[in-house]
Amino acid sequence: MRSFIEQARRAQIIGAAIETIAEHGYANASLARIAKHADISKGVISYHFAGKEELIEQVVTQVFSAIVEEVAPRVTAAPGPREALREHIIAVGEYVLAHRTQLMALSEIINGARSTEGKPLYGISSSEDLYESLELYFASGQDSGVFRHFDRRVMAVTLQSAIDGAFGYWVVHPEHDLAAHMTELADHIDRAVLADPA
Amino acid sequence: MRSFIEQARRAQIIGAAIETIAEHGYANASLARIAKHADISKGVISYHFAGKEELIEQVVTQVFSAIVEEVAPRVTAAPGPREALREHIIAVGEYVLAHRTQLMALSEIINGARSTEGKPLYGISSSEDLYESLELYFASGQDSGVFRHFDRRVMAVTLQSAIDGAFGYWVVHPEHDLAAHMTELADHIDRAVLADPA
Amino acid sequence: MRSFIEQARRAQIIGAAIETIAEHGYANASLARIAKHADISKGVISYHFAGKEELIEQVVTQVFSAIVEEVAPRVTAAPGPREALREHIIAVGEYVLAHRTQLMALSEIINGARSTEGKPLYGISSSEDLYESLELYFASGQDSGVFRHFDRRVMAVTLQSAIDGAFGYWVVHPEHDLAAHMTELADHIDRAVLADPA
Amino acid sequence: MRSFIEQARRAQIIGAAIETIAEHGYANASLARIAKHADISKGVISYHFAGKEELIEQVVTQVFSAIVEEVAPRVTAAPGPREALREHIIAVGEYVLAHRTQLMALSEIINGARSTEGKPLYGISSSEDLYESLELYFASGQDSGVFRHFDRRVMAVTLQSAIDGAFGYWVVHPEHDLAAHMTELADHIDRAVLADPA
DNA sequence: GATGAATGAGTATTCATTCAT
DNA sequence: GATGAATGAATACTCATTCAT
Repeated sequence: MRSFIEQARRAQIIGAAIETIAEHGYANASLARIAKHADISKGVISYHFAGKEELIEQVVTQVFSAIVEEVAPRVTAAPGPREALREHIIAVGEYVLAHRTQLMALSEIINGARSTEGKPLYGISSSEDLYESLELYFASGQDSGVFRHFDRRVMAVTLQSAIDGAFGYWVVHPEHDLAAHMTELADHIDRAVLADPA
Repeated sequence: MRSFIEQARRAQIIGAAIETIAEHGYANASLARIAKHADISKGVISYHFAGKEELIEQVVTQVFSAIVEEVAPRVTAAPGPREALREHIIAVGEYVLAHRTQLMALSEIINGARSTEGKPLYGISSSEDLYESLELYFASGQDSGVFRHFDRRVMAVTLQSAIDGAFGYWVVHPEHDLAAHMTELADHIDRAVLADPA
Repeated sequence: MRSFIEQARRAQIIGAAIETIAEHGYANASLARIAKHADISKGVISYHFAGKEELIEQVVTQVFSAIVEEVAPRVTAAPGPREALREHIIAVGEYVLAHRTQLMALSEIINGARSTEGKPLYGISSSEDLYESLELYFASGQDSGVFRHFDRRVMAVTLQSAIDGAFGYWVVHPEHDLAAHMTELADHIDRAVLADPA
Repeated sequence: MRSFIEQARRAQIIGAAIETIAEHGYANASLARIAKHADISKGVISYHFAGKEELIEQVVTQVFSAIVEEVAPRVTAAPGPREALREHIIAVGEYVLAHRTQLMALSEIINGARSTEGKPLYGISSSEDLYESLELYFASGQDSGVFRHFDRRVMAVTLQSAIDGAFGYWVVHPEHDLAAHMTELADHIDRAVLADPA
């Protein structure tokens, strides 16, 4: 059981890590820079986290679960798979809009963090859960005849990539209307999954 | 004018860089490791390239132009925008299948290489050309009434992301049938862009 | 605010730098050599100083201000410009005799330290203050009629060069009587500046 | 016996070395840079000179003997030691004015070139000849009673330093009137050496 | 005679981690 | 709990020299 002050320190450090990574990129986010940003000594990080790996892992889990926490209930509340799919896209878009820094950090980590042998630590391999949950909507829609037949994994990868890509584009072009982009994307996916009219 | 042996060495080093980056990731691809992989002294790289930046730049341009060289003619040969779009997706998929290592290296560089201030060197911002060329198909199809009206930039970003995502998924899951994936993706896009029947 | 131990380490490193530079010359005084001389790890220097530049800068300011601190009061105490001039030469000579290593290091730095483009970092251009202070004596002596009319900048450059030269000769020929040299030099300068008898 | 073409090549390389050293400083004058400046391959230098040391040595000898060649006859032609001394100063000044680059290179080498152990290669220790020749004038003047009694070595060091200092100042301040400076310096030295009137 | 290629030791600097206080 | 200090390996890059062609 962690003490309260311990938890507060960890939260503070995680927050500083997020901001530092978002601003300078994963490769340039040394512990020294994160510590400086948090206005604490370098040693504090080592004291509260087993190593850099654990800190990064905490950042990922925290950001990731925050998204799920917000998006999941909205999707669940949708009346059917078609609406759920649309809601998923829109909800993620809104979350991203409101938490740019966190998502930038997450994105940085996902394609920057590597094991000592060079393998991605949080890459696509760790998105299995995500794909599976998307596939549930697809299956449900296909079973009820609303969606046409298609490979669910391919669609899941396509959708997830398109969402990531929208975010990535918006980060580089902040004037881009992300909400409208997501609405358009929802339309495209809708057309791609919908069963042909009899 | 570069001597023949000079060109050969540069090609060898570029090849070694591609393999090293693909295997160990961009961040772990130090000049020392690349040199070791090529079984040459570290200094040779410095001798033939102005710096790491130039080497990476050469890798990017080489891989990138090789793709364009193969894909472009096939797309151009398509009878109409709808076929061109499908051909683009299929052709890229086939190229990627045949040149996994090169594309992995390219992907690594694109989301790993940063300027000293942490900004991506070859990121989305440099994909503008790519987006614009995709938009040309879309515009052509829309003008002829084959494609429905949609935001061309959003569709370009979506398609490109979906292609990248397919590749990324296949890298992690080499048993995944990439060719089939691309065919499916082509179908999805086809449905997303096609004009509604009168 | 620097901690005590921090100050001590910095002083130790500065001391090691002075000795290393004096012994091996500026060009051969790498951080590695300085660290070895101080019997510490290379990283310690980087930890306590922003870079080599800052270390060298500290050496220069420290040695330089130590000289001024000792020489200035003695000169100020002189009854007139003629005596002040003599006292300046004698006092510098005595200081140099007692701090050979430090002065050798200073001299090494002054004509060894270069910017990346090759321009001296602490060269003659930064001696402006020194020349101006010498010119004040000359002006004072000329105004009171003790000194004859001469170009004050030329005399300042000449005097400073002669002092530097005496030091340089003594470094190479340690058996040379530097004190006597300085007394002679004071006589020469005295003759050079004195007004002709009526 | 060196062939004509061999001599020409050596002269070309020496010239390039002089210009490179004068422009970029001794420390930044790598063989690569010198070769580039001469528009020849790096290997050529190694072919014609045993090593960097020999090249530098040749530069020093060449520049140095060129000065002596010009100055010596003018001094020898002077009617007496007093005039010879003045002529020495003026002649050196004029030579320096007309051969700035060569002298800058010489100066760079004198206080930049070091043996592997860090000892100066062309420093004061190698000026013994120069001092001795100056001392001859002084002795001659003292013997004839024109000059007062003073330590000849101290005076030689002083004069030589003052000349070097004038040059160094002029390099940094090219608008400085070097000729006038030398005339003033000649006056100062004259006063310093002259016997007191009976 | 001349060249371009290659080497290996050397440069300053950065960094995650460890540890005594 | 927290800190500043220290480490040692790793980074890209430079350079004088050697050598086969």
